[in-house]
Amino acid sequence: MSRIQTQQKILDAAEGLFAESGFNDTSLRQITSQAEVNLAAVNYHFGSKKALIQAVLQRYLQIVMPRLEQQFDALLARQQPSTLSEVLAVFVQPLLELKQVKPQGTTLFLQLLGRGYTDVQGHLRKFISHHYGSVLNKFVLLVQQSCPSLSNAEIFWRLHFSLGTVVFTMASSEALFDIAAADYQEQADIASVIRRLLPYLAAGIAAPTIDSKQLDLMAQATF
Amino acid sequence: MSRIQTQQKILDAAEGLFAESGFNDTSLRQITSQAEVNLAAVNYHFGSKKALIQAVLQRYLQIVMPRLEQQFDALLARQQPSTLSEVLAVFVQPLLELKQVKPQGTTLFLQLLGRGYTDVQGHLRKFISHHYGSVLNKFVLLVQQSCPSLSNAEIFWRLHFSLGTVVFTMASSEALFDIAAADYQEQADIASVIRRLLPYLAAGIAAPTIDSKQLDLMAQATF
DNA sequence: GTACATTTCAAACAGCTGTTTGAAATGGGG
DNA sequence: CCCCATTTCAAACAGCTGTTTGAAATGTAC
Repeated sequence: MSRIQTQQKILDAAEGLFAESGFNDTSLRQITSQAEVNLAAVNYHFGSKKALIQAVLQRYLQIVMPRLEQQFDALLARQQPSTLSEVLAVFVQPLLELKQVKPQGTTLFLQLLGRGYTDVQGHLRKFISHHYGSVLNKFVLLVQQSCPSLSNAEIFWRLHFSLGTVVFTMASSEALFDIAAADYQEQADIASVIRRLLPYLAAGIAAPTIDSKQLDLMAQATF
Repeated sequence: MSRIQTQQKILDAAEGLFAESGFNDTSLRQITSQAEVNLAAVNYHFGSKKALIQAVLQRYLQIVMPRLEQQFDALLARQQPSTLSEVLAVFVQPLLELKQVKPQGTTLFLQLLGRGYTDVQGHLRKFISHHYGSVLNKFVLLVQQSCPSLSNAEIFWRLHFSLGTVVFTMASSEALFDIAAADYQEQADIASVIRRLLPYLAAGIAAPTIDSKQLDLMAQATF
């Protein structure tokens, strides 16, 4: 069997299992048996499980990231600063284009991203910021320009809050879809979740800052 | 050695290791060797690792949850509906009171909560909603009253978005503290993060809803 | 068709996991 | 002091993990 066929069979099986059960809870034996290849094939073709995880994500990252970067560049080239909603909306198209690669592409990628940030601490974080740090910096710059009243530290925290929202939602998206469908009779696909996410994130990031005295009063108001 | 001494030594060692490395990546041998007790002690006193995890969380939940419930009840007893900020601010006091139990109590509990939702899928989620579902329902009711313009489905999604923010932030709080201290020279303790979180969450949950046509236009604006 | 490189395969490896066992030690009450 | 329940302990258990090995099979170029 040709090299690339085996590699692809492994990648296809791995991404599905990883998205569903996480990286830690998916064994190489599950992957290789579903891919119908020998157990040793993973180490032969990818070197290690860690490298396989990165390869699974790279398939999507190398498509999404250049598209994102060109969108960021377009906004940065403008004369007047963009609004925060515009900056966030830039993610929609590149993400939904992953459906052309594979029908479930968008969902898989976002679930994998979620797993990557929650499962193994740090490991994937470093991989992404090392390979695509410059792209992410452009995004942060755009956010800073769109919210000139916020300090850099405030933006740092709020972007990580937002990362948490996205990552957690995507990692548990399957369970949330089920609950939403059962309790609220709504069609829940990845596109509709993204639609719900953007206003939430935009409002959170651009929220008015509250000084601590005001907050302490609020916290004690109910006593 | 008396029963309760051994149990407490195990719980103390376990909560620290769990908070730092997560439930899956902390072995019983690490716990028992740090607690200076025999390996079999965990299974003897708690039955299983799963039960130990629940016991670790129960120590804090049984303190926080009744306090939260009485705060919720106080708000529900009012004549006029509370504001969303008031409802969220109610969490501050009960959480910070955990510092009296143990200096690091608040941080530990929130980190454990974060780990619980990200590590093992579902398992802890069910445990909490089974034991404290009625308390959480009161919270959801308060949010609904404070945001009458939002549909229940919208509130469902936005509360889960918020859960993601909290859980993710707390699970990776140690790393975030380090970055914030290094890059922005700011004292980052758990109380200051909570202070930063509340305005973000309040704004996100109460964000104006956007109809999908409007959003599609935004997404295509940069082409 | 022979020679060489690539790929597959079954098997074993070393290491870790949570749990169980049965004997030894310790505890407190009669 | 003895009895009995509780607790500790070292050891082994069965099962899983990622990785390595060396031989067999396959592919490819001459």
